[in-house]
Amino acid sequence: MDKSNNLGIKEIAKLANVSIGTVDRVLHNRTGVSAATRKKIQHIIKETGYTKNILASRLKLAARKKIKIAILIPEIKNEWSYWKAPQKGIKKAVKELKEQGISIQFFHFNFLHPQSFSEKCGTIFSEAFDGIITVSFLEKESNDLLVKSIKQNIPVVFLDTERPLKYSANFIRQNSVNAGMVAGRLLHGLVGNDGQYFVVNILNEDGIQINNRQRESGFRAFFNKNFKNKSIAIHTINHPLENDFEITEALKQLFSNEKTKGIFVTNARSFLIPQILKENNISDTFIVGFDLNRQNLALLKTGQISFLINQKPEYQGYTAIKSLYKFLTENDDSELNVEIPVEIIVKENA
Amino acid sequence: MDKSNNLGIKEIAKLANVSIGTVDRVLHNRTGVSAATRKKIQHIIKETGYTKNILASRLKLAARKKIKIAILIPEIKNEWSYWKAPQKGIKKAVKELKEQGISIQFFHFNFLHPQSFSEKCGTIFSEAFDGIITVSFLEKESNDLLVKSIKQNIPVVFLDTERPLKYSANFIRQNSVNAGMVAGRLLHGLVGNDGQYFVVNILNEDGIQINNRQRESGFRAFFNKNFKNKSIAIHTINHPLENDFEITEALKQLFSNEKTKGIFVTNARSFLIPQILKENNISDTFIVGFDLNRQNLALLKTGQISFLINQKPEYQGYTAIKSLYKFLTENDDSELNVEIPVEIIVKENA
DNA sequence: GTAAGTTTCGTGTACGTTAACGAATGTATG
DNA sequence: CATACATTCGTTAACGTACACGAAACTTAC
Repeated sequence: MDKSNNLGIKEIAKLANVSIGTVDRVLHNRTGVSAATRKKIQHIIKETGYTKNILASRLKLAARKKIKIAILIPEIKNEWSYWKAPQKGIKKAVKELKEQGISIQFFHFNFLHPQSFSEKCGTIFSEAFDGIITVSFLEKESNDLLVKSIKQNIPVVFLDTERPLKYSANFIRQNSVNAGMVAGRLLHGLVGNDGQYFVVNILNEDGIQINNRQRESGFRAFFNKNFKNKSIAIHTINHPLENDFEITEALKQLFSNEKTKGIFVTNARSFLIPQILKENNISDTFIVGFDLNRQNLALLKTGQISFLINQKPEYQGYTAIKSLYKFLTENDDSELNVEIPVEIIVKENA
Repeated sequence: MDKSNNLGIKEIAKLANVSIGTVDRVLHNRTGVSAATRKKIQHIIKETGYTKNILASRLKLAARKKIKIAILIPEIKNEWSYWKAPQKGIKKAVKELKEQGISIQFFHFNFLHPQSFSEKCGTIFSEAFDGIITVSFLEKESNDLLVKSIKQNIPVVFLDTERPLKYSANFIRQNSVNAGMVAGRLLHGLVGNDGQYFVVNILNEDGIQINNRQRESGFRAFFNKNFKNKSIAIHTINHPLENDFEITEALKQLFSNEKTKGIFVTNARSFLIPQILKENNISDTFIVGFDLNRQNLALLKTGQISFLINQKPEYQGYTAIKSLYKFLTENDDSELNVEIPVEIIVKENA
């Protein structure tokens, strides 16, 4: 149990009266060692608390075989795409690990064409990657990928959002239900019990996603748990991005009273709301949204958005690579499953 | 400029028609190389964008000479001391870097006896440490340390709080003025323009510290900047920890009106306030404080504290070691100066 | 022109791990 | 008992860097 002086394979060999080659065979579970010596060496390894020197190990292995990681994420349609951020974090991590023998390859799929996901999967599995980073937006396809990866013993990390799958899987994600609850807390602080609340799902062509649903459910859960007896009204508005914001008569009535209004936008499009409110002469509103994109941040600065919740997408990508690498080199899976804290951003700490 | 294939010292040597020994001499600025070949090799190094393989470099050097880092922080008086957290982060980082050749030694000083800081400094400088992690609470002593460290060319990182010093220095800290502004934003959201605000400095034996002052000034700056014309009242209360909370007649009057009250506690002792409020029958209050200690978190859960601001002390310690190591091994100082974001904690994301 | 000194450079070994290669021993088969 | 074959193990050469050692070339002084 003496971990203070870090001894090497050489010392282990000496203690066991064998050569380093034999110790190495035991460490890597290779054949060619008698049961007796194997046991003896295993015992000594445990006793001494030996752990391999990663520097030396990687130095040796990096030249022989690079670790190949495939990244399958949604298409990046423009410079401001959300997926630029994880990509950036991934590239940063790879840069740090470059000389330690790692290489990556990006694959992209289209939300609207699930088969594009499956196709890329096929390519990935046919090319002997050592690890996969992807997302779980498409349920069936994610399950297919997971099953294949388990069969082929290839570790997978899902980014962004957690969804229940057939088998347990690794997620690096923010808890969206929790994020919704935080949003509830923040809005309620500003709006109070006498106000009116709106959950706005601004949908683009991809339709409503699992994280939108989870965020709304968390938001509602917050009020249900803490203010059940106050019967606070929460209205959901599903707004397709293509159309103009259609204020129905019913909605107009809701908006036209004197109550303070709290608006929770379940995705990154909260920056669309202030303009709409202005056009319709709706005042006394507070907005909570997601993600630190340029437009959102601008409105945070002006006070038109009160709070933003950050998912740290860049950090998610960075962590995914680092933790996969750690697992593949040290067999340490402790960081494959990470819950990103719900980071609250106001004007002053943006 | 070709950075894609990471080539080694061997390839550089071949390109320059010299041996690896000569390249090595150039890389380490050692003597024994003619000006002409030195220039030629330097040119090729620049051309190819060669960077040393840190794995191999550290593997070679770790055996020869460990990197020794001294940590000089306040005494840790009990299990719940704030300084346990940075210590924990430091130990975590050291564990990760252990086999790469690093060793640390903790030193502790007493706020009340500045000479205890100086004395430990003397010891540290006499023992040839490669780097120092400390804090800048004591102005004169911090300057003395900084001057010595510059003379002896030993890198120093200050944790927790930034203070202006004679020379520029490395800080891993939260911007306390900014944190105060965030607190202002949060409290104002809850209390509004018609409320009353209190800045409470709960002082222990160490007296008021620089970060308390900075936090208060940030808090006041927030109101001054955003609501100057509203003439919002902000009262400061300096409360020595030893005494009971003494509610003077003047204070009693301030507290006894019907206005909503916002209380900003400038350090980790916000957990003392709810009890005092209760004893004095003061209601309709909101509290914002600092640090995720056990007591604060318990009151956050019950709603008696609305927001806590986290300084991520463990992360500060972790980062300090990692960045010092990076500087000492790769000569990369880009991470020696870190601003810890002002992390906002509510019940739901604690 | 030779000895001594100086500058410039190549060679070799080590860091700890990995894995190929082959030597030694053991076992089976005729 | 000899040969073939399998099992068990030790030896050795890398990975890329760091640095000591000494060889070669060149300079200076007599």
